[in-house]
Amino acid sequence: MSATSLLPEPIAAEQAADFDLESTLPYLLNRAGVRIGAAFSEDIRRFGLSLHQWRVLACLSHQAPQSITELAAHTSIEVSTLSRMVSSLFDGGLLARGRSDDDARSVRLHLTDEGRELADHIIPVASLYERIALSGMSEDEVVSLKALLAKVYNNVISLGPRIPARRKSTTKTALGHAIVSIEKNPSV
Amino acid sequence: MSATSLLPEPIAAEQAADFDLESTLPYLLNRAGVRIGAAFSEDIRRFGLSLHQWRVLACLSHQAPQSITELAAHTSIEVSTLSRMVSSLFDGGLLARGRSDDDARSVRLHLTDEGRELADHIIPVASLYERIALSGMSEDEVVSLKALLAKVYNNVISLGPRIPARRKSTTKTALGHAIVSIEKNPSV
DNA sequence: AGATAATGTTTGAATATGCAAACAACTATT
DNA sequence: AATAGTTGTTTGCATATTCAAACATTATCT
Repeated sequence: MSATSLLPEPIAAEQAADFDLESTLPYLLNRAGVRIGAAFSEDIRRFGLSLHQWRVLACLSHQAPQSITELAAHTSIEVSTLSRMVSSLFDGGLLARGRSDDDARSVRLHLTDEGRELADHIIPVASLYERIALSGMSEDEVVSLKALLAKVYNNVISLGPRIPARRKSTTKTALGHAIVSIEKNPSV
Repeated sequence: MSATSLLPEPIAAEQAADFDLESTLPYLLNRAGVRIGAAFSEDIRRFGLSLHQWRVLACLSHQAPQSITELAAHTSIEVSTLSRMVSSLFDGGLLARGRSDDDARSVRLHLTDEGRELADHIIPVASLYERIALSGMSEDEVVSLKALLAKVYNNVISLGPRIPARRKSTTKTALGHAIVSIEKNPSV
């Protein structure tokens, strides 16, 4: 395969002219996501929770115990951010932490009764916003949308080092990986 | 319509148990969005641009001039954030600003030659990531995905005060609006 | 026109975030 | 079992983001 067809460095000005940010997938994703997030976030402010904090609680509500690293993988929140957030939720009495038996580094997190109760109050609010976001769609469309979003995620998950490894290894640019993963992806 | 079916305050614990954050739309959106964003963002760091900065350039590249408020609407970035960002892009020589003739408050922003050239370099990179994200999908699926995302956006756009109005008017909680907009939404 | 409200932008200050470095505990290799 | 490398978490610090308040300009209302 010739590199020129994939490496985008030089560019035809014509292509640039009709590039429309707003019809771009990352942008559509971001726009919808930000908007829902902002509305929901504002709504649950009355519970004293930020969107990120809510995601942590919801995540632990569904599966516990989890370590910070696991939470990072499931919520797409940075580990260092999580570390601090967990501390504040702990201080607020919403979650408890203990060390694992088999791995003394790992923190085992789970909701307290208070935390679970709060989560149970917010869950229906989250469901409401979900219904709003999906209103006017058929069941099929909803299923299809979610499936396609999952597919998008799988297509890009191998790219940039999110929850990054220590800088050491070979490939630094994502492009190499990227191109490979185009061929690689069967359907998932 | 009875309010009880919509207002979620009290909750059945059973419902809470099977609530799965990760199959939730806001979460799926966020996860996919964050991931693409992180990968792309890391890639274009070599151009010295953040994701937000890129969006501003891309947006102006597609339509100019625009005011800060317009940019906010198009990019989903906060006005105050934009104000500072525009200043730094201006300092970097990537965009120019002038005041409008008919409204001396409004700032008219457009790319400089340098800014446009930079945008033209990055556009193909953006296209590449788009292709990666959409790989393995049929044309129909892509079209459908984008249409559904647009629909989601339209469903929630009327909710929370993003680019908020001055606190003054009636409805403060989004819920009131929300419920209305469920009925209201015909299809788009 | 004069007063009051609304709109577009900027800025101060508290907070959140991301990156890199530091630790701490575990694994693998020899 | 000593060494080197990994992995899980925390923390320092620079930067980014947010909310509210301040300004400046334009609209509206009487």
